[in-house]
Amino acid sequence: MDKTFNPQDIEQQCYAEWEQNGYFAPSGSGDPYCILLPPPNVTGSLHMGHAFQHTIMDALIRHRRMKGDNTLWQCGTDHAGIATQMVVERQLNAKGLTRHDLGREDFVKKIWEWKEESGGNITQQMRRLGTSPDWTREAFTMDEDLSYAVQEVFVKLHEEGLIYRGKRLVNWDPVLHTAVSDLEVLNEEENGHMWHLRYPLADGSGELIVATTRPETMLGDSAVAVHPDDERYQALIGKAIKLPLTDRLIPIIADDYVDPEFGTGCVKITPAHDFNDYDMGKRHDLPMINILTSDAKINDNAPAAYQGLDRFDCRKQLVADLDAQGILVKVEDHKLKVPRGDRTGAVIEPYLTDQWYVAVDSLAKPAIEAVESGEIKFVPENWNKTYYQWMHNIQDWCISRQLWWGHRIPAWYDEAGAVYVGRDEAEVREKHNLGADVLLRQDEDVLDTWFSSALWPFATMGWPKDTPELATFVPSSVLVTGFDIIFFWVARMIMMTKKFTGQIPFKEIYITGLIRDENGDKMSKSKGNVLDPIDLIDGIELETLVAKRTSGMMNPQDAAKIEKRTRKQFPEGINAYGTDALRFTFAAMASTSRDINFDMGRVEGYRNFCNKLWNASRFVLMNTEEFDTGRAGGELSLSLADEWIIDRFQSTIADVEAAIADYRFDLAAQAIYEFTWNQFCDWYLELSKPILQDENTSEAQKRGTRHTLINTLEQLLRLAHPIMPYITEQIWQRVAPLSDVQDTSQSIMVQAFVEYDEAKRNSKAAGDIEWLKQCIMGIRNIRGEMDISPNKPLSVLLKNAGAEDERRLAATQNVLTKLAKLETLTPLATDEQAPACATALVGEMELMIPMAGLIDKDAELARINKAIEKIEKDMARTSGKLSNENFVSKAPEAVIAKEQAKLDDMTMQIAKLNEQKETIAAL
RNA sequence: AGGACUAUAGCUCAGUUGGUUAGAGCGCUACCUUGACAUGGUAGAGGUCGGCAGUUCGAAUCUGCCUAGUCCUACCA
Repeated sequence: MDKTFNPQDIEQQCYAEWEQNGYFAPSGSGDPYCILLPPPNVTGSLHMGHAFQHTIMDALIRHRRMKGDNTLWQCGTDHAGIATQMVVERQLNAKGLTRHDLGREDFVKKIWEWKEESGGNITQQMRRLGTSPDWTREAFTMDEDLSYAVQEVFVKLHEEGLIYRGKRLVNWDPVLHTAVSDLEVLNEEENGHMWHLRYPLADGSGELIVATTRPETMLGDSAVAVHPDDERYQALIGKAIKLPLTDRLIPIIADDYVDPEFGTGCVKITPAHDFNDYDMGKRHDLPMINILTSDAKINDNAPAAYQGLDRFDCRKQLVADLDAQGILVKVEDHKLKVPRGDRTGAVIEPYLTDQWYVAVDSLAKPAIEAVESGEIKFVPENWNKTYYQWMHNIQDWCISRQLWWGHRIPAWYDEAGAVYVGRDEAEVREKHNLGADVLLRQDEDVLDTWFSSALWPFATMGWPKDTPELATFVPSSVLVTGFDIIFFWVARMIMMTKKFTGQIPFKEIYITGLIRDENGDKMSKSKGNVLDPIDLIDGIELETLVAKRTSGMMNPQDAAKIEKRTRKQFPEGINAYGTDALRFTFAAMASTSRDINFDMGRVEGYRNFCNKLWNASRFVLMNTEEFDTGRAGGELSLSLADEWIIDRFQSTIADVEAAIADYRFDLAAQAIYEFTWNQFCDWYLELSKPILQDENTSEAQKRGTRHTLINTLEQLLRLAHPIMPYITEQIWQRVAPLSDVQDTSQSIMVQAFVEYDEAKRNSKAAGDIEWLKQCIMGIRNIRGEMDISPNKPLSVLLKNAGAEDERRLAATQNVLTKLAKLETLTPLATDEQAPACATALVGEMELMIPMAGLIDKDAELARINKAIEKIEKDMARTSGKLSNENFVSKAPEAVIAKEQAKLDDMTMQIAKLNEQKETIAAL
């Protein structure tokens, strides 16, 4: 074995073997355990959030697989309508073409080509992470099966009247020329203006002042509204306004919606371009005057002067004209929320169009109940509040998109515009008795991507066919995802799965935190703080990293800033840490918090941990490979240390299992780390050396220790495997044949997980070794503080050893002498006067190191004083408690006894320390 | 406006139903190339648990208020 662990050497080959051997597929026996991968965008690439969540899912899957469950990790990708279409469109644009130059059919063909080419990118990256989904079942939302399910759902919902078509105001992205859902619109506060306009009464008897943040919409005004109880305007209700710049007369209406306290208490109403105004327009039966084209230019309904102008150019022109005519009263700076498309960043327009909707009320009800009843559980639990809040205010879902990439809506129109919904044209004709002479054309639009991903839990299992997978893996066990898609995806899956299978889609929803950069900022291309998980695995040169971060910027002027930042943060580039270190880092960060600041220092620390495990294994193998480990039988005589490490390991198993059951991978990782480094390496390996290296120990003792070494390591590897698959596999292949594992022909990943065994606990050994550790640490402390070389053998005297101390001493004298580097260890007779010594306390026993020639009087006095001070501080608190009448009378007996014991112990320690102090001071 | 969350060592974070001497990793200081490991070892320094008040015999932990920050939802023209 190499002296250091080199992850690059093994990972990819190891993965290929797993995949070839078919280990990822469900075993077909055991309890079903299923995780649905949130399908990433097919043309996307792996980011830190994916890597984090995929690590957790893989750890869960590997854990359950080893426990013997029938595990399925259902993977696949999403066609991501808007995002994917944009990518390919941008490529065309670069060649000076638009999608319209190609036409729909060729454009869609182009996207499929692009998907074939780059669609495997993210799944290849997932393989680098060591994830173990069943690739043979990999699904794509536009696959034939899934498309069939989409169609089926659409038709059935339509038959039930739950899908309908209607002309409504939608969020319109004028760049993409499509409607988008509420969730795809981001509302950010921006600096804008408030324009105050003078609207004259038609009869010339006066005027009203209205205010607006979007003055160009006045061209579509169809009323001015005031509050019905507003005394200022009572007389004006019902009168008409002469709308400036147009020749229209619009009424003054009364409506509760108007807040009389705000502004002038008069509101201009533009039903075709504002959601609130739209509702009011419906209530008052106002005309809906659309003044925009689909790319947000002014249309023919506006005065000729403005027709064809872009909305923002129009705004400038119109404000200037109003100003010139004295209609503009004033302009104020005003902060307002501007709706922007989450993909394009374009300002979204409320726009009147025909769209398809899902009526969600009846679907939402059972979906809410599924969480309320506890059938579905959020982890951490309080995310259910977020879920309820949205579900109780849910709006009908606009599912049509004016795109070319996606599932075409299965609806046909005849020449009269009548609409027919069916699985295909033939079915439509048959169902509605439409002869061949009736011309039908299919709806041009496609469905929202989330419509198909909402079917993921059952469509990937073969629905609408009745398959064994449906019966076995619905509901799935747990969904691991981020809070940002609770509405987009999680809620919709619950609604659809309930509706079409009658089942819940998953029993638990584990909501992970969001990975941020080291300063707590969201990682984004424009900030230039994005980390690529693959770069952490393979490492990356500084220049390559700079180039990667600064290429393809939306704002090229950010590049210099990003370059500077990158060079400062990674002057040497990024080291290759390997997959296991990265995965362990993710596991260690998976606590309950919402935001996770990614700290490179931790990756390095866990890389070191991998190396530690590697080297410990090297030591174990060096001492077992050429020797008898008891695999074939033979007498095993276990040392105290052997019994102790077995006990500690059992305790670690229990901790890890409890942590995984709670999705606390941070605690699981910590338990593994602590055991491996602080118990196994720091103590057990050291304790085993005297036994293995001493000629006087018997063969049975050596065999016992070798057996414990190799088997503890073997089990530790299985315990750690779900988090660190590669290094554990690599080491296990060499370790297992020396251990008690019988069938070592296969991978560690299909071995049984380690099981906690109460019978292996041993509190006596645990107590004895803790005592031994205290003795050693006491002596090391004196060495450290007194600057005595670790190499200098010491003669130590023992005072006040009780019967238990003597028993322990007899059992451990050999290792104690070796590990504390002692020359002699001599008990002091009760009446014997000790020389001046530096002393370490272990319980009531004193370990004394004679000072002559070694220890400076003042230094030892200072050390003692420090110890006394520390104890006295705590003692004051404890004795204060015990002298408090209230405490003694009200606290539980056990607590009082504990405090009393603490006080007794501290009193004893202080007495001994004072005694020492006096002896030394008297020198 | 409503809702949720966060505040613990220089940094990144643990701390289970109130009872510990408040922990870990990184970083820091001193010493150590000892035979698994310098991606290491040994010892050590470092915190009035954001602030104030309350409940309690006892609060990092429970309650209220305040401060700072983050996020979500809905928004007034």
